[in-house]
Amino acid sequence: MKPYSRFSHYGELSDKDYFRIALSVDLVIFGFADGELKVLVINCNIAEYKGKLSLLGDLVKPDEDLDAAPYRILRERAGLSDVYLEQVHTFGKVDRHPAGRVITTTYISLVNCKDLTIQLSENDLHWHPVHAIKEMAFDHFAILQSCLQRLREKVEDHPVAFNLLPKKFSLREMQALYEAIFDTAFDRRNFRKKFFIKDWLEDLNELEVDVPHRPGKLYAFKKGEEALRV
Amino acid sequence: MKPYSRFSHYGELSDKDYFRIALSVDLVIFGFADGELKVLVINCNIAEYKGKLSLLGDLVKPDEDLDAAPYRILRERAGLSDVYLEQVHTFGKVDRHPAGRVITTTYISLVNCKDLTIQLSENDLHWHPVHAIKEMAFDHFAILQSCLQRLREKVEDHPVAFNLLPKKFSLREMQALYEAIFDTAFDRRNFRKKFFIKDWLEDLNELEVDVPHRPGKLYAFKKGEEALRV
DNA sequence: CCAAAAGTGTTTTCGTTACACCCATGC
DNA sequence: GCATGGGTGTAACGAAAACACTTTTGG
Repeated sequence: MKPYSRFSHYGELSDKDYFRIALSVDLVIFGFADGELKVLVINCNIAEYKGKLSLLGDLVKPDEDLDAAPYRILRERAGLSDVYLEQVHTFGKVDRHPAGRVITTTYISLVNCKDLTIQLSENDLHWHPVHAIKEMAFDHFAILQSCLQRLREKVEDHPVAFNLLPKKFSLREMQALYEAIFDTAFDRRNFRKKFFIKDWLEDLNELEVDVPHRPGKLYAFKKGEEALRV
Repeated sequence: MKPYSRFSHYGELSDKDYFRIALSVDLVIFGFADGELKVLVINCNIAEYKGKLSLLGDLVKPDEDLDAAPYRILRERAGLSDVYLEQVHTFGKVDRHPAGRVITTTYISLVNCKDLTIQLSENDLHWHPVHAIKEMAFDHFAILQSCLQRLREKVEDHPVAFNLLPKKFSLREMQALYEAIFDTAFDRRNFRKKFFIKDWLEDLNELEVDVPHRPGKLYAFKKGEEALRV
């Protein structure tokens, strides 16, 4: 290592002492289906947490940028690319991981459930309703709660919830999504008004098809409103 | 290491490959003096960034919790304890640090300048006006900007700016602080009204002394409004 | 008495909420 | 024609912004 004096303990302790940490990322991947906010989870197969839900995560590779890891995991484990990602928090207690000193950086991802190209199974990777989860393996329940909180703050002011919907969607779907995120019902007229004022939507001049009622107009997210990437 | 199957690359790569990262923290320590928002910085002594400003930071010790490191640095390097800290973002590009794979977690700290018990000097540790800084060493300018942004969002809704003031303060000082943070002037009557509605203040029934004008009332932060710690 | 800042209310504007009726489509 | 959701406007309310004069103290 090059000599480097910004840090106070150089000289006292060697490389061996400091360069011994592993870095992981844990992903809170939100989706929207059946009128519910979902999170992509796996059933934990560690003895200590047998049967509990766990987030998708992996170690960051030695030659991989931190922000690249969540994209790789989404690609490898869920077959997803071009997704919304946002870093939320880094957890670094010495004893937080059974395998050694592993610090983990958590990310929120917002995806359209239908884009998943990996086969789901009840025991491995699957979507679980967020509001039904009361406990998880490791510290993942706390991570989920803080990410849900962050999601709520984010979608109030930033046009990111679109990532949870198909490219074309009706205002009813949009409202159902917001109601799922906030676990509350909203007034339809006020919701539409507030949403149009934000000017995030492009009117496609198309109508829903195959709905058993009067079809609603379809909209798309106005591109360029917000960067998609971390 | 215990066998651990949540991560995908176990078996392919050994401990040596993964447990080789160092973790540092960088602190954006805000203060308020002379009507200006300041940040505690050091002059960089690395050849590449000679003369540029750098944030206070250090490696996290092998047996130290991530959240404990910023407290230690504040204690050791600035003689400060019992301070407000908030984690902001983790930077982890492979090549972000000249000394090897070092990822860094950034924290905001809010302190009362007068509480510093360490001797300051122009070339080493010193307060620098935030709004006068146009560049810094490493990626520290970007870090400062994102922390300033976070500070602005935070003080709108949360009673944390008090940490930048003495225990007793006048509303004029409070307003001057907010004006320094947002780099904008506010209407005095509206500022007071909004502030009283928030109900963060305790009226001490005391007046300023030694001011060359009509003394204002002194207030203190109502304890219990918000947790102080990370 | 002058300078400097403290203290104080009202009006206007704007965004938010609450609320009800007719319309288009599928069955 | 009935069920389902689509689409629309207005009144009341509350928060935020604009705005000026009198008071208190020190010098």
